[in-house]
Amino acid sequence: MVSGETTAYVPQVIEPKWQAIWEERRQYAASERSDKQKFYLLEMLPYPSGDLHVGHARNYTLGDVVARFQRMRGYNVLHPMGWDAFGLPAEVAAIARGLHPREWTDANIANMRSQIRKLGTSYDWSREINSSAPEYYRWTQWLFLLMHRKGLAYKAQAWLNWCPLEQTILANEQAEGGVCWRCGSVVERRLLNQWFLKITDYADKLLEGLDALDEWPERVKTMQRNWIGRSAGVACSFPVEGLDANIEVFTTRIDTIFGVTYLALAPEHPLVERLVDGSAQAAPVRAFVSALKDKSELERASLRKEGVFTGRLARNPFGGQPVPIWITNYVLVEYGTGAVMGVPAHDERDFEFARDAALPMKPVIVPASGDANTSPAPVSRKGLPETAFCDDGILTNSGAFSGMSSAQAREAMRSKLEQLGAGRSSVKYKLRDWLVSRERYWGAPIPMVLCPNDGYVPVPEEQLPVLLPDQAPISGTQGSPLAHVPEFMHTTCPKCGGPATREAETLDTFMCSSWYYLRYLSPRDDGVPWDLREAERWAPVDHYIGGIEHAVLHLMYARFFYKVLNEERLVPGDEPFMRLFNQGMVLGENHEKMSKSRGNTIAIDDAVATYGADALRLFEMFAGPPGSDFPWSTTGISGATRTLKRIWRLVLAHALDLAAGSSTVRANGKRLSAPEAALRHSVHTKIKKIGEEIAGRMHLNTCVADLMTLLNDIEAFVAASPQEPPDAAAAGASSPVLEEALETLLLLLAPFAPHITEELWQRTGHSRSIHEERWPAYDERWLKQDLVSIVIQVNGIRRGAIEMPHAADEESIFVAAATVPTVKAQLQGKQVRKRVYVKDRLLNIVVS
RNA sequence: GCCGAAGUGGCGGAACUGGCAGACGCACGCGACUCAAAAUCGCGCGAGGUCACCCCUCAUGUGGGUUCGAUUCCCACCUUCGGCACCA
Repeated sequence: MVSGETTAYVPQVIEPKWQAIWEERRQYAASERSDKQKFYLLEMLPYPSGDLHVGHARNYTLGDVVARFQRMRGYNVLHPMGWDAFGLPAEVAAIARGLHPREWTDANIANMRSQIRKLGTSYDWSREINSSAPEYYRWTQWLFLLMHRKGLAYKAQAWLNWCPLEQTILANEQAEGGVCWRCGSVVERRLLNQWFLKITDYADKLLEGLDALDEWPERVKTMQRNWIGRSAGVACSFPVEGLDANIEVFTTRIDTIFGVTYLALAPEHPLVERLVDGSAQAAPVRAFVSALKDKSELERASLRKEGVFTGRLARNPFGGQPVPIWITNYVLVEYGTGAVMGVPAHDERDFEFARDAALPMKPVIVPASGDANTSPAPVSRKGLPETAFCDDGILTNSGAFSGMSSAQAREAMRSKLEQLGAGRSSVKYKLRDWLVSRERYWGAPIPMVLCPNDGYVPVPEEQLPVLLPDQAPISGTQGSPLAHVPEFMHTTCPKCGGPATREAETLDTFMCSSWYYLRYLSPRDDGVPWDLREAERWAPVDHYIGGIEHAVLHLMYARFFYKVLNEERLVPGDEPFMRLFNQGMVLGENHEKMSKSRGNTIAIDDAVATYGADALRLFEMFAGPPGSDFPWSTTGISGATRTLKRIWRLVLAHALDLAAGSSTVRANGKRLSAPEAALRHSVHTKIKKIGEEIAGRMHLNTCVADLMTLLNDIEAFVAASPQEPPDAAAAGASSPVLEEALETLLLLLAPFAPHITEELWQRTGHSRSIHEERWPAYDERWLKQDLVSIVIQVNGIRRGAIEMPHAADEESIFVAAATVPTVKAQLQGKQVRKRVYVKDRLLNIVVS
């Protein structure tokens, strides 16, 4: 259909039409055989919660622009989509509405898939995955068994985070700051026997790996570093008097050990009972411990620091002074050894506690003389320090170590402790092992069997998947629903063949999402989780787009998985995501967060129906840089629509010329007119800028601005051209430069507005899809202009500008500048002291 | 409290390495077209002075500094938003 007729731009007609055609052609499938370079582009796997709003549309459009751009640049692009389909909200919905979790989940997926398609996204839908399908979770279970085989999965009793609202246990990462990551409830502490993955074995690798991720945002790396929380120090033993026991403490400040005036133990420290059993202190200590038992981490943190004396003394390994042992509310059992040496003179927390408990303080560090940054702690009238001095300094009152610097003393004391057999170097992490079992229904069953004879036995691989039974009583309050399904629970031991029971818990859904990017590589393979050759071809992900909320959740778990898989030689390299991009949010029109509860969400369907996908996409890319938030704006999107309508009319007005194919002869030697040269300059600078921006910094808002500028330039060129003769419909009547500009405009716009550009490309006589065309190349010659505008400053203030030939010499610019009246006026009666010239840009004349 | 990011017209934002501050768009005003409206097109649009014109002064959170020249670099402060918060 080649026609000069100006039909109306109706996105509601052309968008569904092209979406159907692309789908029919399977146009966006990644090719399995290709000598093109690969590009693996991925957006974080969405949870199928129901409706998508324009904030999600922004995220998917961002990825789609990059995918389409990279295809045009000649890459073999893998751009898949799938569903993180297991998870608690499905169970909540099941309880609330009487729907089966699968029903609820599948309905949401169908709805969201249709919404995402309506945006015109170029996913390879043939690779779609669903983590709740047995064909998928079979491999999640397989990976659990792999971890188990490597000794990385174990069951143990530990203090865990319990969300009282959701009635579930949470991994530490999922209870950051003492609150549930999903619902925000303050978590409680429970002592439970559960499955863990030994992510702590990989703490150093996870930490070191961050250094190589130079295309990750610094803040994400900082958050992971803080979460891992590596701390190098010394573990040091204090023998308990009158008891055959030692109390081991961990400290990074062994140099302050002569300042120890007490030992502080966590209430849950295993030695507490032995210390007080049979003594008069037993009653008060037990009362103190039981009062704290149910207090959450968050509650404890807000308490005034308190403690109770055990009546026991320990001996300082240096010098042998007796040290009272206290039970306190500020020492965490989970970290280090659950016991600390109290040095009130040099630690804020110990100071706070000791001041209130009236325990002595013994300063043993003084600021190094000449260190201007530190000063000794002020001393009160009673001679007690008023604050703790926590910096490094010079040791005093420290026996043979007095006079050493803190750093020297740490080294000397460590080696002395080693000689005495009372201590050694030690590294501790804030990171704890990943709790992966959940007493919930809607997840992958843990593939383990408990046999009375053989203990826990892994389900043999060939028996996978351990199918989730269709029906189980989901109450949310009675422990694992699977435990109430006898036909699921009763099984035989894979080892001895005797009767045994299955593990009733399911796996944390973060396990499903820790490896999904590999399943996309061979999504229908039922012999392996992924084909090794496919992994060699595609992994790692080149460009990963997702929200900052997963900085230490999904992103750290996935890195952990990948490192384990790398050891097994199942993946190339040891980091899964080379470049990470965190997109910003779309806020409500009044700058508030867009959320269902506020009722200010704008659904993708509605926005597409009203404005069209292309206008929605263009506006969302234009409204601000993709890493920042911006407010939704109904008038703003009308600007995008206007732009698209202008392009529609402009291109159709020249459709016949374009269809005549004069573009093939456009690179003729004919000398261009000044307006033609200016237009071509504009075209080629836009090609360069937009391409570099998408591949680099990704400030796509400036790309859209550049496209609008190009449109303005073309329109101005057309308006300034002599009226075409009445028979202008004759093909080839317009300037080749204009035709090049129009085609380039469409090509550059194609990743942003795929439907309108496809329609116009076809209407201007092209048979191939615009999305299969090559990204235009720019010509260096046209980036330069013959005449350049040079700003003239006097003493750094702009006083005019002159047009000069490109690369003119400074002297002639100065001479020309001096004749500009406003410059001349400023130079009047002054002495020129200096000239600063920036080539082709600016001349600053400095006068006295 | 600690760490990080950011403060630019009425609004969203641009200026990527120190070189014309406010690109591009929205809103608004005036005009054209129209019986009229919508749509569309043209012009204007930081503040103040002068206002016929050119032009001048001020202006990128505040105050200093470096520089011929600072939205950009340095110091201090204010505000906002994130993250962490007894991790010994």
